[in-house]
Order: sequence, then C-alpha cells, then structure tokens
Amino acid sequence: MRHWLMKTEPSVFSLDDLRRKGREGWDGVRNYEARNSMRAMRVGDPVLIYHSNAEAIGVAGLAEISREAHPDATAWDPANAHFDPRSTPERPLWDQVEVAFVRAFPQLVSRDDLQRIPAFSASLLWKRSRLSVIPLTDAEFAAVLAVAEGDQRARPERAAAVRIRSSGQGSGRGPSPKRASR
DNA sequence: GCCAACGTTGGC
DNA sequence: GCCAACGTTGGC
Repeated sequence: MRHWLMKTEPSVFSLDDLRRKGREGWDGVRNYEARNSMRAMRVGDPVLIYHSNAEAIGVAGLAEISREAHPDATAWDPANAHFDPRSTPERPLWDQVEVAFVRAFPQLVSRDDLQRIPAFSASLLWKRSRLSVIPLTDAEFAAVLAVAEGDQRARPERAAAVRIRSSGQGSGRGPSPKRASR
C-alpha cells in the first residue's frame, strides 16, 4: 500500500469541507508528475491532507483514496478555471482521483512540526515545493502519524498519559472511516 | 534541446 | 501583499 500527501488551500477546500462532504473528486491538478502519482493510487491508500497557503500551514488530518484515477472533466470545461483545451472527452489529458475523509488530527501537525521530524527530513515536500501530490515513504507517513497521534508537542505533561492509554488495544483513534464503496 | 520569459505556488 | 522558487512554454 502506498502513502500520499495532497496539498489543498483551506480557503478553497479544507479538511473540514471534506469531512462535511465525505468524499471529493480531487480535480484541477495540472502537473504531469502529480497526475502520474494519482494514476498510481489505489483504493484505500492513505492520504495526508496538507493545508497550504494558509494561516495554519501543515497536515490537518487523514483521508484515503476512494476511487482511482479517471478523467478530470473540468479540463474540457471552458468556464472552469483549470480549463485546458488540449484535453478532450475523446482524449483526456488530466485525471482526478476521489478522496474520502478519514479523520482530522486532534491538532494540526504544523510545517514547523514536520521540519522537526527526522524521518521526514528527506521528504519530497521540501525538495519539490511546488508539487501538490507527493508520494511518501512508509517511514515518512508513519512518523507524521506518530506525531499526530502521540501529540507530544504542545502538551508534554500529557504525553505519558497518552502513552499509557494507547498501550492498550483501544488506540484512542476516532470512529472507523466511512467505507469507500463503489 | 537550450534557455529566457512567463505564470503560479506557497511561505512569510 | 510580496516575492523567491520553480514548473512550463515557446522561440530559436
């Protein structure tokens, strides 16, 4: 299973918006590398949702792929901001995937937090600052999730309690994600 | 195939 | 709102 990070501007579409809608077609991506990453996505792949260009920058929570790559119809809609005349229904150039909400983190894993995670230091997020769909290694994904769940940053006095609670079987995570069906 | 010009992204 | 970084376009 692969892991991903997808950027979104929360003023345009936030994790809260995704929570409300349940799922969303991730259209408007107009970069070949990002498109190719989306083509490699499989249903169930976990996706970190990253808020960019915002007051609070960082990973807000977790989503998952609920539908694999298929043509992005906004590309052949002249009224759409991401219109690209090179793409047609007969020969689609751009794809989208559908993303389903899983859960919001109790607290944003901020860009600063991310920069302090050793296992995240080589991430493409830093090397390819303009890329909006980024593959993550297992270790990168796990490290971000550990910080999000352990949440030992702002409240170190609570870290021990969190550790004790999560050492049982119940991990304290939220309800299981809405299942992505067909 | 190079690379300057251009437009956009995204942190600050 | 600014502007550096950087991906893309297009002339040669």
